[in-house]
Order: sequence, then structure tokens, then C-alpha cells
Amino acid sequence: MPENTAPEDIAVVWLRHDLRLADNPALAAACAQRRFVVPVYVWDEHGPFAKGGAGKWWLHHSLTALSRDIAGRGGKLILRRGRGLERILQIVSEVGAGHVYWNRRYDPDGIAEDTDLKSRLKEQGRRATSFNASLLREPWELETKTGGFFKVFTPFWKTLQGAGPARPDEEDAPQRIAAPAHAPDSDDIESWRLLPTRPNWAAEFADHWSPGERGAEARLDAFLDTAVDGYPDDRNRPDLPATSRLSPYLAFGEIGPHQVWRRTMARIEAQDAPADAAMKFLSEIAWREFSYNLLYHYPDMGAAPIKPAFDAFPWRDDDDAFERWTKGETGVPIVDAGMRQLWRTGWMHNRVRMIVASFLTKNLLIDWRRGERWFWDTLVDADPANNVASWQWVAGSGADAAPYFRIFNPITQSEKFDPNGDYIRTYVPALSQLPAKEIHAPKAPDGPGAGGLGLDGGPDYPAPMVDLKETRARALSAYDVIKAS
DNA sequence: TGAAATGTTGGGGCG
DNA sequence: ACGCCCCAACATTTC
Repeated sequence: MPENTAPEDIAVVWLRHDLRLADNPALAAACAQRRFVVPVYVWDEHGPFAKGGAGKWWLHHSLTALSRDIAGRGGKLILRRGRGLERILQIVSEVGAGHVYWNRRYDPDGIAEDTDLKSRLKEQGRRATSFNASLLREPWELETKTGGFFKVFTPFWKTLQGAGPARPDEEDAPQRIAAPAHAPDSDDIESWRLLPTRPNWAAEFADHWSPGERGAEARLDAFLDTAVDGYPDDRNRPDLPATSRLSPYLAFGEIGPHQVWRRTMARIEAQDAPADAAMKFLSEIAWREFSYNLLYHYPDMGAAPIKPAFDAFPWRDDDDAFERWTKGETGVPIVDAGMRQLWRTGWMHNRVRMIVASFLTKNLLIDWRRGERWFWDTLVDADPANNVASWQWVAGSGADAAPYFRIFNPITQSEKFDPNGDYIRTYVPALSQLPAKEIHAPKAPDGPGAGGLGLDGGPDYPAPMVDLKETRARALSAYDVIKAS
């Protein structure tokens, strides 16, 4: 540390799920208040919220982009590996920083670590300052009339609309992120080996995604330009490019909900977008907020059902069935298409997520937590609040969940939301020659050589692994077990 | 942000 | 012309 640099002049900014320069309150405050700024990302591969495989692919590219963007403004992104709290304390001491800035986390482990770090820094005579970058309102801000937190989405959404976002004005990206004369060492990101090699299951990811802040902005602009008008009608159609596909960018904080909110509202005000369609889109952003609201108030919800009655639910242990589900070999076309889209692209359309989740938890009676873990490992948008809240919603154990008896019929859903079968054809090539009428529930060929689909278990496409009617009835009687308690 | 079973209605074929 | 049956089409109830 140069002798003429006082601790007051140096800030460490600990970046986590806020990998952007624009509208980043912690980074903006550090740059405005301190002469030198040291942005840090810590990769904790053993942490409870370490990213799964697909998330690591994304993280690699996101950090590469962020590092370049920071360098473009005179700064240097420091990469370290290990436990976050320890590495931050280490870097703070290396550079002699008097201040640490970060944007808040809301998962219980993140909160605990941040609380711990704050007191450790205080003991050392350093200041820690935290901000809100990732939520429109803090989870403790919105309250019901009786002073509690919201457990039902609709009143939550009404209240959120009334309150509006906490920061109505955009926080510009800092002009300059001045690195200290002797910047601390940084790992080379290649040494983290975040990218898959053998097999390279992410080979196709780059065709679908451009991680990083610029990619996020382009995605939002493209959505607002072309798809928001049709959003209310088409958002449930996996065969159409009708959704924003912002979820991974939001999960990594390459864009924040404030930016989405402001730009969408600006389109409404400029009459570039119909208000009802645009607000329908924002209500989906609000589902994300609602999930964080739930996670904050039910910190254990990743491990335990919100409705305690579900503790006694008779889930089946069936490794073989679970594996067929993960591989997209259930014999139910829409389910298999979804699971293969997930594997190939790191993402799945939301309507199809509900269908495959219903199939797993109801037709197969497999614990939602197994599905949640699989999604965590394979989704590029894996998010500790959204993922868990959505699984509990489908399973029926969540706060504002679908009633357990609301069991999807995957074939009916397929006919309704993929009417021409185009989505199935994209991800299940074995069925690509079937007409729309047959593709949702292919019939086994009558005689030898009749179709070559192999629906009786042959090589091309399997017969349905379960009878939908029977397993529906089985799910309902399983529900009777806990309904009585 | 269901689906299936059951109930109701009304048009048309038919003796 | 009339009653009867069938069955979409829609509504309601149940899980």
C-alpha cells in the first residue's frame, strides 16, 4: 500500500449476484465516496449456494465480461477462490481498505455471512455499508394491513404497484473505477475451470445466450421492441419466442428489476407498449419479488415445505423414474421436450417447467426437493428464491400454492400450449415427422414396421412410463394421507 | 397459473 | 305436431 493512501480512501466492493456496472448502488457509492475502488468476486465452490454446472458456465462468461467492462473504466476486478468472508477480510487487509460496500443478499446463509462479516470489519475499525440492488422493495418493507408479511401473491402485487420501486431514478454506471497503485493479485478465471470439458454439455449454450450486462440490455430491448405487446396471449406458448428470457441475467444481477421496471414503464408512458401487456410482464418480475419475500420470511423453505402438513407426504423413492425424468425419456412428449430443452440450452420455458414439475411430483410422486436440485444444477437462471418457491408452488406445499389436486394433464397442456407440436419437434427429433394431431400422445404402431417409433420401448422413442389416469388417482389418494392430519 | 365428473340445455333426427 | 333420444356445448361440482 502506498504510504500516501489512507484507509478512508480505499473501498472494497464485494460483488455477488450483482454483476453489472449500471444501476449498482454499492459500486456507485464506492466510486462516489472513495478515491480507490477494489471490486472483488469470490468463488466458493463448497458454499451452499455455489452454482450448479450450468450456472458455472454462465458465471465464467459473466465474470469475463464484467472484468473487461471494469478494465474499460480504469479498474481491475479481483478474483479469489474460497470462503467469501475470509477472502474479503484478506483483501481488505492487503489493500488497507477502510470501507467495504456490497449489495444485500436475502438467502439465510448469505444473510448470516454478511452479518458476520459486518461485525468482523467493525472490530477492525472498518466500515461496512450495504445496499439494495436486486429487489424493487426490501422483503421487510411491504406489509399487510395487519402488519404481517404477504403470503398471497395478488395483494402483494397490488401493494408493490402502489409503493413503486424503491429507487425511481437510474444509478448511472460509474465513469471511473480507479484501481489503487498496487492492486491485489487476482486469480486467472481459467484456473477455476468453470467450463465443462468432457463431455462439453454446454456446447449449444452460446447459440442461445450472451452472458453479461450488455447481453442483458440487448435482451430487454429486444423483448420490449418485439414481444411485450403479445405477452399476455403468448407467454404460455413454448413454441413462440414470446417471453423475455431475462431470468439468467436477473439471477446473476447483470440487470436488476429496477432497470426492467423503469424501462418498461417508460414504454408505457411513451405509448410504445400497451399498458395491460406491459404490466402483465412486470407482474412476472413481481413473482420474483414475491419469492424473495417468502424466502426472507421462511428462511428454511429450501429444505422444508411451507405448509407443515406436507412433512408427512408419502413421496416415493424411485431412482429409476427420477433418472428417466432428468434425461427426458418419460415417453410423454411435452415432458421430454422440456427436459431436453433444459439440458441442451440451460433453460426451460416457464409453462413447461410447471408441466414437468407436476409430472415429477404428482404422476411420479417424487419429492419436489429432488426436482429442485436438478433444476439448480442444470438451469442457467438458478435462483435460490425463485427455484424453491416455484417448486413448492407446483407441489402444493407453498404459501400461495396451487391446491394439491390441481394436477396437470401433460397431454392436454401440450395440445393447448404447443398446438402445432413445433416445440416438441425442436427437442424430440424422433417425433419430428408426426403430424400435430398425433405428436402430443403418439400411438404405438400396430404391426411390425408400421412406424418405426419404437414406442413399445424400442430405440427411438419410448412408450409412456406411467399411465396418466392411474397416477393421477394415485396422487390424489396420497394427498388424502396428509389431508386428514 | 386444472382436469374430470356430473349436470343442464337446446337443437335436430326420427318414428 | 309431438315426444323421445342423442349429443354437443356449456356450466357446475368435485378432487
